[in-house]
Amino acid sequence: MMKKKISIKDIAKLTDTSITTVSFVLNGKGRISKEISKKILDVAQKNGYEPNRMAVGLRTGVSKVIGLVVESIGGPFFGEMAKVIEEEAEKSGYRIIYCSTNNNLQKGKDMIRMLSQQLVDGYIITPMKGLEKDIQNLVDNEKPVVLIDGYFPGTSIPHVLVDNFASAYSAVDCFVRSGYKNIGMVTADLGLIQLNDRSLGYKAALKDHKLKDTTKQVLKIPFDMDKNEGVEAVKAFIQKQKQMDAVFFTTNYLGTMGLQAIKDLKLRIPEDLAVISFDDNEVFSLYPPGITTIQQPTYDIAKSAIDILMAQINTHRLDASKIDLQIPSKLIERGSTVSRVSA
Amino acid sequence: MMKKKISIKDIAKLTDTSITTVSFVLNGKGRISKEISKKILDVAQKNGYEPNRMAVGLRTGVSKVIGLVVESIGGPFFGEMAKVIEEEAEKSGYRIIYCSTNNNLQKGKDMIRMLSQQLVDGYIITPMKGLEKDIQNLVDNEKPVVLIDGYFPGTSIPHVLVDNFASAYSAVDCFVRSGYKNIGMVTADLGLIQLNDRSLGYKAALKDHKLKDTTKQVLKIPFDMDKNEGVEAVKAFIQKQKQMDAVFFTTNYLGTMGLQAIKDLKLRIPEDLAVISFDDNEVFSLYPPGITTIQQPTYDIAKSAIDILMAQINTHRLDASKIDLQIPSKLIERGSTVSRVSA
DNA sequence: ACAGCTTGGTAAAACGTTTTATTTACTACA
DNA sequence: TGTAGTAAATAAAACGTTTTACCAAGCTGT
Repeated sequence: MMKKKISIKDIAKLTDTSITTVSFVLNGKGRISKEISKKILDVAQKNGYEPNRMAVGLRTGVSKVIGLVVESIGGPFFGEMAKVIEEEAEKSGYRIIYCSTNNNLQKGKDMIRMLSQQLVDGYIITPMKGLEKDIQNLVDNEKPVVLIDGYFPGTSIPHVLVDNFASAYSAVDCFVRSGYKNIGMVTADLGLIQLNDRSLGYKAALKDHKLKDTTKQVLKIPFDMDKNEGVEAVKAFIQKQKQMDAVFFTTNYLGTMGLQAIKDLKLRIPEDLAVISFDDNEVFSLYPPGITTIQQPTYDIAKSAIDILMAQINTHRLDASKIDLQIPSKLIERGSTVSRVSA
Repeated sequence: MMKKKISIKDIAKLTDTSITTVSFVLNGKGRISKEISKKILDVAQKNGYEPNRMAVGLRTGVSKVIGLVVESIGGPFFGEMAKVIEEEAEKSGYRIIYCSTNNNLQKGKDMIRMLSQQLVDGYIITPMKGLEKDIQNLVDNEKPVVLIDGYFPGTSIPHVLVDNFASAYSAVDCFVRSGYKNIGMVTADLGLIQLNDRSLGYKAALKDHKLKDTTKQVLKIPFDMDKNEGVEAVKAFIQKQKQMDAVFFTTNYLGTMGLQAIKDLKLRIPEDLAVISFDDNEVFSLYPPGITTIQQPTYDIAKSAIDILMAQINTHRLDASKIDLQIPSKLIERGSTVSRVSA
C-alpha cells in the first residue's frame, strides 16, 4: 500500500533528464526548454510530487516554520492571537509550531532552545521575566524575533502590544466621567511589564483627576494563588475598602475572579460597585448588566507581529530593533459603568 | 556575532575522533571507551551542540513533530485540548505543529497535504465532512492518525471523543428529574456526527421518558449563520414554542447565543425556561443563576488521543483501527435546572 | 601458533534537495 | 574559417546526520 514518496530523482529517471533539470524546472530557476519543462511538470503533477521539507531545509537552512511561544494557548486572548498569526503566516507559506510555557521559566528556556535546533526561521514570543538573556541571544544570532503582549525595557527587541498605559488611563477616565470617585484596582504580581504599565496608567489618571491617594486601594494577587484563593482575596479586599465605588481589574482572569467575588458578596453592579476589566470576552458581554471592558486589538497585534517578523525574514539585515508598536485599545462601555448621577 | 552552529563533524575534529564515533557517543549506540566518550560529551556540552533536526529528519525519516488539525484553536474546547496535547507530547520529545481549518474543507485538505510533506510523524485531527478520503489516504499510507471530537462512521480510523449520545441523554434525564416536561433542543447544521449523536441521545431520552413527540421543538441553526442572526433565530424559536419549559443547547457556541436570546427576551432562568448547554466554560459557571452544563473530559480525551498516537508511532504495525473510545462526560448541575416542584 | 571471538574504532554510503561550475552544441559574426 | 557568445542541459558537491560494513588489535583456548 504505502506507495513510497516520489523524489526528484525518480522524476528525472521517468523523464530521461537529470536531477538538476528537474530541480530547475520545479523552482523556475535555470533555463530549460518549454518542452522538457512541460514533460517534467506533467510527470510531477501526475505522481503528486511534494518536495521533502527536511531535505530542502537541510540544504537551504530554511524551514518555513515559525515558532510561537505563548504563556498558554488556552484562554481567549492567546487563542485568538494564535489563530490570526497562523492565518497570516500561511499566506506566506509558513507554518506555525506552537509552544506554551504555562508561565514556567524553565519551560520557556527549553522551548526556545528546542526551537532553535535549526527548525524555525523566526520567533513570536510573549516575554516573561527571566527570558531576557535567551531571547537576546536569539537576536544576537540574527534570528528574527518579535515580542507580543510585552517587552523588555532597556533592550531593543521589536515588540508589539496594546498601549497598556493609555488603556488603564482611559478606564479611570471612564469611571470619573460617570461620577465614580473612589476607584480601586486589582492586579497581579507576575513581574510583567504590561501589568506594571497598566498600574502606572491607573495612577497617572488618578493624579490627573486629582483623586485622593489610593495606595490602599490596590490589591496585588500573588502569582501562585489559585482561582478560589483569589476570589477570597478579592472578597476580603472589597469588604475592607468600604468607600470604594469602582474597581478596575487589570486582567481578564482577575476580572472573572472579581465577578465571582462580587456575586458571592451579593453586591449590585454598578450600584454598589462599578467595574471595568481588561480584555473583552464573552463573559463580560453577557454577564448582567454587561461589564465595561478594555478590548485589546488582538487582530492588529497579531497581524503587525507577523508582518514585522516576515519583513525581518525576507529582507536579511533589516534593523527592526527600533520597533516599539503600542496599539490603542477600545473601551467597550456596558452597564457596569453607567452614570452614577442619573442612576 | 552569528557563531555558526557546531556540528558533529566539528566535534570530531576537536576531539581527534571520527564522525561516527561522535554520533555513537551522542546517541549511546556503538561501543566506545569511557575516556573517549567523556571527551566527546564534554566538548559537545561546552560548545552547546544541538543536533540539526533537518539532517536527522532527512536521514531517519522521523521529524519528532506531530500535526494537530483542529477547527479553530480559539475557543475554550480546542484551546484546552491543544494545551494538554502539547504537554503530553513534549514528554515524549515531540513538538506540535498546529493548523486550524475554520471549518473550511479546502483548508483542511491543504493542511493535510502540507503536513504530509514528510514533516510530521503523526496526526491528530478533528474530522469534518468531506475529509474522509484524505484522512483514509493517510491511514492507508501507514501514517499514525487519531481523530478527536468526532469520527467517520463506517470507516475504521481510531478516534476518541466524549460519549455524545449518553451525554445528551443525561441532559434530558436531568431536566426530567427536576420536573421539566417540555424539553426543546437547539442544535447546528454542520453535518457533524457528534451533533447527530447528541440529537439521537436527546430523542432516545424523550422516548424512554414517554414525553410527547417533539419534532417541532428542535431548532437547527444553519452553519452559515452569524452570531446575531443566530440569536434572533433562537429568540423566534423560544417565542414560538409557548409551552416549552426547558431547552438543551448542543454546543458551547449555541449555549451562549441562547443565553443572549433569553436575556433579550427578559425571561427568567429557570422559572420561565430551564437551560442545559454542552461544553462547560466560565460563562456558564458565572452567569446567574449558573447554567447546568455537560462538561467534556477534555483532559482525558487529549491524553488518550496522544497516547494512542504515540503507541502507533512507537510500535510500527500496531493495528489501532478498532479503537473507538467514547468517554463519559460529567453533568455539572447549576441553578438553571433547579427543581420546578420545589421552586 | 593459529582459528575464532571480542573490543574499540572508522570509512563511506545514503537521505533528497539546491546550486555552482562545467560541458555540449548551436548561432552569429568578422 | 575561426572565434565568441549563448542556450540547454548536466555532473558533482554540499547540507549534517545515521548506520552498515569493515578493520585492527588484543584475547582465548587448543
